[in-house]
Amino acid sequence: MPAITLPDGSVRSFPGAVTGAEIAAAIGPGLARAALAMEVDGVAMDLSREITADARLRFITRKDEAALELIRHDAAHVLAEAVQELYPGTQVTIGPAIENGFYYDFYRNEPFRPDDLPAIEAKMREIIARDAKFVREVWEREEAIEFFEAQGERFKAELIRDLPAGETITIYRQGEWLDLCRGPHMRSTGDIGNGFKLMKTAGAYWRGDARNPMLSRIYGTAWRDNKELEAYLHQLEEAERRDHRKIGKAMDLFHIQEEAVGSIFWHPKGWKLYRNVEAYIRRRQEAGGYEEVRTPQLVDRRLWELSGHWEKYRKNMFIAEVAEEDTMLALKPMNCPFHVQIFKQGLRSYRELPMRMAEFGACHRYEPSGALHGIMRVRAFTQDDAHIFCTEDQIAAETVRFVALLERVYKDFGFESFTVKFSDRPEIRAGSDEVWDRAEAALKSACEKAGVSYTLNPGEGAFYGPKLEFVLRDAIGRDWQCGTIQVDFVLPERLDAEYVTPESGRARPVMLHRAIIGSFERFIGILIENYAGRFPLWLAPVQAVVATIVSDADGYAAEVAQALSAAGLAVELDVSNQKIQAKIREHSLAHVPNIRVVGRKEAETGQVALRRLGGASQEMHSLAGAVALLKAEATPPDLRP
RNA sequence: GCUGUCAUAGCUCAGGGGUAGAGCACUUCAUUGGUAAUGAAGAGGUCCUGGGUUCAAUUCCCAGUGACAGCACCA
Repeated sequence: MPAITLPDGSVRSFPGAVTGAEIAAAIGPGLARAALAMEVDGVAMDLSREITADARLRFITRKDEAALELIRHDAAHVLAEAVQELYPGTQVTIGPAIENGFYYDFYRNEPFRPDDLPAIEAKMREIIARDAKFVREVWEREEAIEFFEAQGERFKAELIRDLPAGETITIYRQGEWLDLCRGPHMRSTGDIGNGFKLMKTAGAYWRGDARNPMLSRIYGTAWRDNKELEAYLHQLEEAERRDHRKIGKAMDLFHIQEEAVGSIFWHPKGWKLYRNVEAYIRRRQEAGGYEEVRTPQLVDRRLWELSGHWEKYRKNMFIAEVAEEDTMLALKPMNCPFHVQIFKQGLRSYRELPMRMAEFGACHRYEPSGALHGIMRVRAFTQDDAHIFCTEDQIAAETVRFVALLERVYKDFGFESFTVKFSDRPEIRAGSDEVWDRAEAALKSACEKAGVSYTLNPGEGAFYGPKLEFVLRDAIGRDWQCGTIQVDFVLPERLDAEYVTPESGRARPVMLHRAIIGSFERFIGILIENYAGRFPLWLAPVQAVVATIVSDADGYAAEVAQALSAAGLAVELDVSNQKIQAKIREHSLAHVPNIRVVGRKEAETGQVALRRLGGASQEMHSLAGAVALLKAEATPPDLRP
């Protein structure tokens, strides 16, 4: 006698085992038509599943956000069926729902190419039109393995073999086709609807491991209806327009060329933007008790051997040799060992701790070619690096202090939201388990004190210690680690850093590796996308253009530009022989935040007209007023009164 | 690094076995026009690099390099 509690609190009792479909039908024909699946005590299930005991039940309809995952998962199954119908002999592997859509990985000799997608998509629509029911079956393990092996599906057979003993093995049929699957699914292929589209092909390693064979992956996007699909496709186009590589070119900020792969040529405007960011960070850090240092680029391998990098990181390091000498130098991939060298000069006292040592450190890392991405992932970059030498007792307070600084900075740059990941001990690591226990515990308690909530990123810590990662999202939806703080008990030991304790003994400092924006290159890339090139005034590389209407005003325009420039603003003067419409258009397209228009009238009255980017109207100011206004608006957030 | 796609003017791109085009940008001339494109003329290319096929290759084939997408990587 199962009693079913519905979301509105009402309870319905049934004489015996009852399926979701039957319950929906009992409630009403409308619901029976709309219900795609159900949640029983919070677990999503097929409508055809029987409920035998009391349960809380919620139906999932198309209106429900939860329908998206079902549609995407079902679409993946239909994709696999379509592919096997069109390309017999292709082996299936796995095909999950993902953010915005789904994919399926196939194994075949010839990988799929973009040209293959239209035919596959057409076949999918055919299968959906067939509206075949999804039928769930429970199979015996051996039976399932034998079946898939007989079909030549060795990947599926492997998957089943690796399922934990005792796990129920379920198969879902749709018409003639079937797949190993945990479910749940909707009622039939027709429930998928038309709001989907195959997007791209790609290679992907079997089980995500580069030592395994490469599979051919097909990505699709799927939504509840065509309108949602169109909206998503439109959003993708919009995101593409914000791409920092496009804007960087259009605004003449930087370029990269073949002879220096992974390194940036910063153009005047891009470098101005860079320096604006740098100056701001420098001021924030100085105010936050950091002292800035500068350390060498090229250092003898002996130091890297001591630090452990030579052993663990060598394949990512650029090496330099000189014919005259029998030495091998390496370009630094990071700054930490060098800061320890500074710490070690002289005898340090506990009184000096915490010592916060900052460097805008230029680092080189040989990143795999496929990893490079615009200015976001490069081989030569500059970190806003700092190392805090402190006692174990100071870890929590320093972490709290750092998180506060980071939040302040992100807010000033316009990022209201970011995610935090806690990465704990990796498989390959330095230091004993006891040391790791302490480091992880210290960082966790610091998170609590700082009120930081995080998701766990197991096994992703640095080899010397656990870390917090602060992640920002770019225009295309990719996540990038920017800020980080990492607890390190290992390097001070390896490089023999110590300080004098109050008892006149010697002790090892703990090192906190930390960065707020991570690297200037990556962070500026994200800034560009976040603002779509329309930077707030304090960051904008060109803050105003003075544009003339007639050449009679050239002299006065120069005076205006001079006055703005003297007030510290980045100003350009446009006295070119063009109509004012053309000038407005040109500078608007270049995202110049302010255009000061000067004609005969202004020259006579000593005024300036201001047209703001995106605005259609103008404001009139006196010259002194105009200077004061822009100067105030261009003040970086940390310098505002 | 792996799989796939791509590489033509400064930029965005079209084209095609007989050494090449558009728009924008650039230069010059005319124009002095009041808030998102004034007009005209001109200049600009080893069609990524190296090999092969061919009477002939920028075009077809192979390799390399680089870019892009995804995967792997990101201490």
